[in-house]
Amino acid sequence: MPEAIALIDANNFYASCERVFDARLHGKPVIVLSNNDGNIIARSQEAKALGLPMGAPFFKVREIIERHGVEVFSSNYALYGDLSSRMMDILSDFSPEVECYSIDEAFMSLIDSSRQPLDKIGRAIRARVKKHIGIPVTVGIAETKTLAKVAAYHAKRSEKTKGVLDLTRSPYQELALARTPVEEVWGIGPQYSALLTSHGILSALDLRNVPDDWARTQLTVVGLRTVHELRGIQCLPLDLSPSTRKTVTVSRSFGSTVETLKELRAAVAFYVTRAGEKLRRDRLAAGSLTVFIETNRFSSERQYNGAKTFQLSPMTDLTPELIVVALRGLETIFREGYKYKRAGVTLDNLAPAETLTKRLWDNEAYERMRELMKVVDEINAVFGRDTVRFGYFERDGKWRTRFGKRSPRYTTRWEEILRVGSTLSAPI
DNA sequence: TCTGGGGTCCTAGGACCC
DNA sequence: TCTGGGGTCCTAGGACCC
Repeated sequence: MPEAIALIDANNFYASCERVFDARLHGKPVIVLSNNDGNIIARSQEAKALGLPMGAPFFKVREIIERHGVEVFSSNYALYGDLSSRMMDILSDFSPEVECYSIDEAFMSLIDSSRQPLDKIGRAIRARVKKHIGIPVTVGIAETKTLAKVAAYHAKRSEKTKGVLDLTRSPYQELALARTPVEEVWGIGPQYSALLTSHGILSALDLRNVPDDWARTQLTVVGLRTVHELRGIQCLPLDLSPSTRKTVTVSRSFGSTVETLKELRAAVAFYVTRAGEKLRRDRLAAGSLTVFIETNRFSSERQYNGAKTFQLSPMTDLTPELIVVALRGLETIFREGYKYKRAGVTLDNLAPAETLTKRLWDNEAYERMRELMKVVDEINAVFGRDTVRFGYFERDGKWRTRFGKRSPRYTTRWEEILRVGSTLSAPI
């Protein structure tokens, strides 16, 4: 067990990434949106100060955005992913044990020594990431991951810390816990926090002092682990070799609702294609496939959710086979007369692809198909996505995510966003 | 009036995370 | 008019077995 765990947390990561290449954005409110102009998924500090809530539907906050000249971007995951991996590279200079927890966060072990106090290491990390990547990070240091999260929470909010807070053996640890609202504790979501609040457990300190039995029955073993972690007992070790994924899901809300089976087929084939690519990239094959379609849950229209799961026997990683199954499922769940807003595909029961090299029937055809699939992937890698594609796949349709109408280069002004948006919906 | 017991596997649903 | 997407883990309950 490491002596201490540091959490390195990029501040407002997506918004900060946009700033890396556009110095003009510094000091300005910046937000990043999800697909279809849906929701706010990242905000700069200035945008938070304007009261723009995380996850807020864009259309509900347009007025504020316009009034304050907020800079609006659509997500550029390629950019964020690239900056993220560069950041992780730098972190590995400071510790042999780095867990890349998410695109903008990492846990790492730190060794305490008189020569290098922990907070000094934290400052060095912060300075180097800022200098080399241009992203500001917060560093929280403590005995466990959950406590490191608490440390980072305060490091982010207190000017005095200058972005680094070491709570190991700190006389302030208890004070920090007392000043952490229970809903801010890692692992405590909206449901648990409502439950805890109703029992008078309001802070991380209150939660730390809850009896084990009570935590176990009310919050399951997961919550009990959180309580122990708050006491400084490591229950969540660093995960240095991320295990292979267990599911692959590809789903999107449609740009506009669709009502026909034909359009849903095109959408589903598109999502299956993406799912197949993920599967083969990770050298996995799927043992089951679920296809689902949904109406718009925010609308007052009649609602319908349909889903169908098939076991895949034999397992497969071939897009054409997955498409056939998914479309068969789609036929069984499709109902006439609904306005569909979303569809998706989940691949489950994944196993390494090399375990399914031989098939009992038609093995030769299967082998040829795998070869073909490999070539298709290679061609698409070189010449661009969907250069080669399979039946039912159509590039366009009402269902396609309205995407890129705000490319980072062109949508830094509200007036521009409006114009581009109206151009898209105008009958040209 | 009585209605085994314990183990395992699977699935759906609920909680959480970013 | 416009409300994201992709994951993990745990539990309860049913099916099935001996």
